[in-house]
Amino acid sequence: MALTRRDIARSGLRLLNEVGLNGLTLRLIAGDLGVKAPALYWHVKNKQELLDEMATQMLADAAAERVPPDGLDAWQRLEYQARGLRDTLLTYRDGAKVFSGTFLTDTSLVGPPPLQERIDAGLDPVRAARAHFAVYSFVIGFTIEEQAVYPVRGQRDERYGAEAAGAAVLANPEAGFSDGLAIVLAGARQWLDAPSPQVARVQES
Amino acid sequence: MALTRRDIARSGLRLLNEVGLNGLTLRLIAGDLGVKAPALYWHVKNKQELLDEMATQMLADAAAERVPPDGLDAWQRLEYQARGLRDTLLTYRDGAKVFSGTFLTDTSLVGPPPLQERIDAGLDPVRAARAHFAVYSFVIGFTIEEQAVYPVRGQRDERYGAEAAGAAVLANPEAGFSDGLAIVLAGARQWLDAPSPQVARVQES
DNA sequence: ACCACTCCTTAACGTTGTTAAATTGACCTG
DNA sequence: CAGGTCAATTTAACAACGTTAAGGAGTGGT
Repeated sequence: MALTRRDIARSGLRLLNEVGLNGLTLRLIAGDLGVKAPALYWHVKNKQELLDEMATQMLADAAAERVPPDGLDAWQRLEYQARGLRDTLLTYRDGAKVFSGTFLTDTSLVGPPPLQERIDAGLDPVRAARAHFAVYSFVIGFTIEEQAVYPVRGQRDERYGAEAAGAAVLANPEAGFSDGLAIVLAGARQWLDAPSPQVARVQES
Repeated sequence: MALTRRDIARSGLRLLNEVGLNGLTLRLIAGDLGVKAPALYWHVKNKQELLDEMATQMLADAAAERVPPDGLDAWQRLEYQARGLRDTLLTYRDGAKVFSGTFLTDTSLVGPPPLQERIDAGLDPVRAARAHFAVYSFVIGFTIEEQAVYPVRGQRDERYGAEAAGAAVLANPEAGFSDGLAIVLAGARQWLDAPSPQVARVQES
């Protein structure tokens, strides 16, 4: 039974939780699949492509089992999607780091933009995309910092002291994320309704 | 003349722009300093500690030459600081990635929180920290994605197609960042004034 | 003259990503 | 049934990496 890219990606994701991104080697994955390392190169061009595939697989798994409930409006779906993304990233050790460094191999997985109906109603698509991307950026950034402090959920990294920048927030990541998300969503809602930016431009270049 | 940690970090930062994070090896840095690789281990415990030092140095340099102008209110200083952080990260290839993966060795560099005066006026410090961290997370997340597309400023990565998630936004990163920042800042301002979150909690765990 | 300490070199180790070439096995064709 | 084609994997090897151990050069103090 021949190997597939997905088999390799899935093995990589499972091992990621055991050894972390630094410990994830091709020989380890190959061994897990009962095969020698160079065999992987038949299915994958190099390690980066494997990581891309892992990121894609990660998103695909999450999207499959996390269908948004019916009856949500655009903003609720956006919030649901943002929380789902964080949950997905937190499922794997270094998940956010793996995800942020990769090019998705299948973009159909992100699903239809939650603001689609508002675009149909006349909203500028570029504007909608920027609001969407702001939420997305926040989730990525927050989760990367979160996973730097908690490599696996609930276990604090020993190196991280109480003096660091985000310490006060990451002492309670759930609340910090909820509040941050509320901020970004409130801002997006307000910004999409207002014709021009609300905040003075202080700096130019 | 003996080497210092800062010398090494500075050499690392300069070389980072030439070879990127993947190409940055200890032997390369050592050679740049006219020294052999193991010499670095006298000043630095391991490579991760070097990267931490680089991130700290990066922030220190930026803070030194980017003092906020007088007469700004809290929100303007927050915006100024956010733009400055992105500019700093964009100064170095893979700057955001280096920065996000490290523990700062000197936290005095981030400076006093821009919302300090509002805290003095009675604002809950945890609330202020969360708003601040939301902005910070957005900047980190945005810039990481931005640098995945533009490894060096203005040069687009060839692998990145037009179909990907943030393509529409990152076609014009400056505008995308400005709008995203406006969104987060508007949301933070509104959220800090309102006693409770404005957006319905859709999901629990 | 000796010691102690700082800073760096030489040599080496195990591991990593990756490539080249040989090998197996299955399936199709004559 | 013999031969060939092609997919999938192994064996062997490479250069490069982070890191460690041991030793040597220089400086200063006593």
